[in-house]
Amino acid sequence: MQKRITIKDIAKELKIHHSTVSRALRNDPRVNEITRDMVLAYAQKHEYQTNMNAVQLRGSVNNTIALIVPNINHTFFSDIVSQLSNLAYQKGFIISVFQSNEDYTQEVDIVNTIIKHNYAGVIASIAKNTTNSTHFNLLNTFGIPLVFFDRVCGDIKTPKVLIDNYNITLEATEFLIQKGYKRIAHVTGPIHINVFGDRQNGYNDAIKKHGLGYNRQISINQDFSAEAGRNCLTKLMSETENPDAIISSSILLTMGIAVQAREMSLRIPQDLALIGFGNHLSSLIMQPQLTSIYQSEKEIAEIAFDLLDKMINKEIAIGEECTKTVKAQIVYRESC
Amino acid sequence: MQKRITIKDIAKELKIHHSTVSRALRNDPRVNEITRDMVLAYAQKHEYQTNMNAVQLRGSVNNTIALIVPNINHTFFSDIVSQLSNLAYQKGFIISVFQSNEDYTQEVDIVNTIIKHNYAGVIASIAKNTTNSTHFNLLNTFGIPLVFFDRVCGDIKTPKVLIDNYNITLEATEFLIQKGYKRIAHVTGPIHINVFGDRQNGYNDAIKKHGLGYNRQISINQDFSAEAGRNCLTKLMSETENPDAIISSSILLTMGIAVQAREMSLRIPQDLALIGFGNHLSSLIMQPQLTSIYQSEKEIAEIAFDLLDKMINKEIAIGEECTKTVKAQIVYRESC
DNA sequence: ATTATCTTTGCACACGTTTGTATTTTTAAA
DNA sequence: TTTAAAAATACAAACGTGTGCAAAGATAAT
Repeated sequence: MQKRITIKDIAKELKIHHSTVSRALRNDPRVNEITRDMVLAYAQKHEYQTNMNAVQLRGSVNNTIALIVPNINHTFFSDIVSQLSNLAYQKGFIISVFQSNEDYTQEVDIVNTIIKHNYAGVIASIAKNTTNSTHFNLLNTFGIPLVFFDRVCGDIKTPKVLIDNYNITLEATEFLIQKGYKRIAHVTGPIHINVFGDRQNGYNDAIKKHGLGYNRQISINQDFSAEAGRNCLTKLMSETENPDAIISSSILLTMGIAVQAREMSLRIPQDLALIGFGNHLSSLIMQPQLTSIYQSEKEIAEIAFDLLDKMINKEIAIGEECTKTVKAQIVYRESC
Repeated sequence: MQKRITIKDIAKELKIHHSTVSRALRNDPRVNEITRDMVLAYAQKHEYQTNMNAVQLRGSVNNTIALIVPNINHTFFSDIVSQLSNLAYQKGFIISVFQSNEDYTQEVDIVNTIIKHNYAGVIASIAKNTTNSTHFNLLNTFGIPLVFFDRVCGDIKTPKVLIDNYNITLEATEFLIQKGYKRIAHVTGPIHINVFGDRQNGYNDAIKKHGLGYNRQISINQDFSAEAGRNCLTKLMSETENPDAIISSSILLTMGIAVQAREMSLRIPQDLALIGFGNHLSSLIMQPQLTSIYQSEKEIAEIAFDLLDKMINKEIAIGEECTKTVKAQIVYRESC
């Protein structure tokens, strides 16, 4: 284990001033070519690594973008992380991902860490139990660019990338109605979150519009999981009125429902139709293949990164509102 | 947008010395209670946030652990990331995840970023095209704790968490042989990576041991994907001798093979038996359900974190070799 | 040879913290 | 009161880097 060498070590060894070394390393034209090459050679040989803490303390900026997601272990988010990571790298940024674990407290800690370390910018999707947004407001206060996607804080002025959940859920519900289903249930997340609230409104409006008697929603507050999906179907089937179709908000829930349906000998789509959110290979693996609502992770990532990049370059001001909506679409398969 | 207040700002405003403010904020017993409360109140009111760059420059350590994975968008890795994130948080650390995108160049950049920012430690699994390990050696050189898991660099002395790929693949192959399959193919990754190399050896030894004539391996060098899986099966079936069973290294490959098998009207397990690596819900969704090799992500994460924690606490020295092997197990289902 | 211009290097300070040591203030003992 | 001890605060230096400014050295013009 060796001590890291600093700019001053190089200077001392080469008998020049450390400011000259600093300039040489940054290819400043003011330093003589011979001196520069000498410095560069020495630096490389001794594995000099800039101390970013010193650089940033001095005032320059970081090239790391922080990404906050509720759960990395979720196709939708990990797809977006993956896309963003590539986009950022092409532009010279490095993405650092933080997982809030759907937990408000961890989210606050993460945001504080980001502020303390002075990251270049933040792209975030909030945790399920986040209702307070003072921590995110702090980013605005301190001038750190922030872009929300998918799950957003409604009361913060900052660019947001949303998915058109209202219309697509309305459309999906109407599709089921048109197919003749009468008792459509909606399995979703906490409605104080925009994503789930919007879907609920779309669902409700479709049900009302067509005057259906059955209106049944289940909000899952815990983590989305196959287990939760199974319990959900068990519950719905134990009630006096049972659904003949389900719209489900997460791939894990949907798979749980499908597995449980098989165990209860419910045939899909004859006894139970199924529409799921999310774009996962499982939709193709399932038998019958799952009709699902597709939201382009690539498009979301591109727009979000573009907005953040513009904020970093001061083309968009901190605190400026700028909401982009991404269209979703229904991929029709066999489950209804 | 407001300027961040510093310890000196607080000192000036409260007409005391900034060193006193520093001690007050850190609850140093040497500072008067009244003064301390005054400082704390002022700091809270004005949203003081420690400048970590200054703190670290001064010499103290970071509480952020870096995690490097080839691809976040992969159940195995995202499961481990998720587990690690929880474990670390409980111990007061924050996990920051970096994705190498299976790319050596990005991996090098990430490691350099980590060194430059002086992270507390690193847990890593290497990219497919990483053969050189000087960048990881640099971590050792500079005394940054490093733990490898799953895909490791063989020539670095540092703690590693491995999965018993050799034995489990041998066992899986023998299971198929015992079931009467004669032409077993092995679809895997680049064999210079320990994970895939070990599996190949296990497979080969089983085939040899039982004197089977058919020995067919395919190494996929590109990203594992369903598409790659489909192409793989197409290729195998176009050869003069075709497999009657396949062991496949990644859930995406396996699903691709299954989808393609269906399209080619190959019945599973009658025409083609299938064993896949990985612990994914899709295994249950598939019909027939997939027999798969299960490696406990929870266990891997726990051991890896424990090792890193011990390194950070100097209980394990930098550069000490310490390899833990995690047993895998076969979960028998319907696909063979 | 003198002055002017350009090139190259050195000097000193700042960024925000922490910490050993010195200094002041307060309290207790004589 | 004076002195000793204890408590609280102030001072100063350091971490590694970048940059405006001054100084020195080299080259060109007169």
